[in-house]
Amino acid sequence: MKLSTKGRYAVMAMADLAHHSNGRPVALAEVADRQEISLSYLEQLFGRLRRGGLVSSVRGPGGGYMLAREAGEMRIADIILAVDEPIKATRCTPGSPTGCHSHKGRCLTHDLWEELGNQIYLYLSSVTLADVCERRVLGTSRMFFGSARSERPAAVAAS
Amino acid sequence: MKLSTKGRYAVMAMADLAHHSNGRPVALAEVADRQEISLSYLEQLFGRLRRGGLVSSVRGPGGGYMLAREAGEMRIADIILAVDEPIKATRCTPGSPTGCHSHKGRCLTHDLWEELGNQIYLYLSSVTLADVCERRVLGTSRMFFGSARSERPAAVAAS
DNA sequence: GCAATCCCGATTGCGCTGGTCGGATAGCCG
DNA sequence: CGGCTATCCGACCAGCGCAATCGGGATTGC
Repeated sequence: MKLSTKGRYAVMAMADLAHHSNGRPVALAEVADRQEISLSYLEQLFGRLRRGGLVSSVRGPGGGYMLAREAGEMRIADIILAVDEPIKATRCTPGSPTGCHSHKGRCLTHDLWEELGNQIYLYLSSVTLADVCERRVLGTSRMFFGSARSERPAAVAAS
Repeated sequence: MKLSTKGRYAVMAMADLAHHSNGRPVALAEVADRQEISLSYLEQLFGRLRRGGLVSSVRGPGGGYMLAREAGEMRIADIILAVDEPIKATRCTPGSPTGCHSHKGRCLTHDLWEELGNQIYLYLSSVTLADVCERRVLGTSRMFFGSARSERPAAVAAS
């Protein structure tokens, strides 16, 4: 799972779609305008979303894109995976010559990054597009990692 | 919180330090050799780690770096924050002209990324360097996001 | 047929990251 | 002192991936 603005844009656009589509297809130009994303770039993203089966398209005048499923059935993780192709894991490809620097199989930190990837994936899988649209995202955490100190978490960003 | 290979290298190096230091300072050259990271690059990273108070340095022959605290008291999140400066959040700086595209205050997805950041931070705060050294990282998740479907999570990567 | 709209490949500008180089400073050992 | 080892530090660089653009083509409603 890769976290970049590409994925963010895709989620923003999908949220916009879910929000403004009343059964009718929505033209990308509208979305581009509302979300302030360049049209051509959106076209790129929606090409992938369509090929991933997340949206369906209607061509010609009055056409546009529609969600392929209910917003409540659309997980954020799916959207990101559709536009941000998986990319090779950390660098630890077991078997490869440079993978995890030769000796001793996996490096010490391998498990850590793997598990972190799982955490991120699980979280993004637990949130649906409907959740985002209705601002039902906060308050899901806490109390699980009870031991965490009370410091200020910085927001996430990907380069 | 930014996830890049810089942070990964830092954690690898710190783990190496925790593992091979028996009260004595460890020279960077050793770490560079074992972890296959370029020495000059490590110097850069340890400069930040030292300024962040995570390691202490001893100069001169026989010198090197030592952990400033117990490995069990060193949280992974601290290490990453020390080397990967926080960077501006998502792009949504409330009050800024371009922040979260003008109208309506925060954009719909703002809360999502914020909460994702919290999730990542909480996880990385719940793991200490000692955990990593003794491979005590797996099995902490599951059962919380019980609803997640059984798909293959891809490993995390940052550009 | 015309305009709206999706579709698609090729290309580009640019920031960021990982990495290098050269040199300064500090401590140890003859 | 004068060299040796090591940390320290700032400037510099090169490649790459991402965000974004462009030009053109296919479809369909009116």
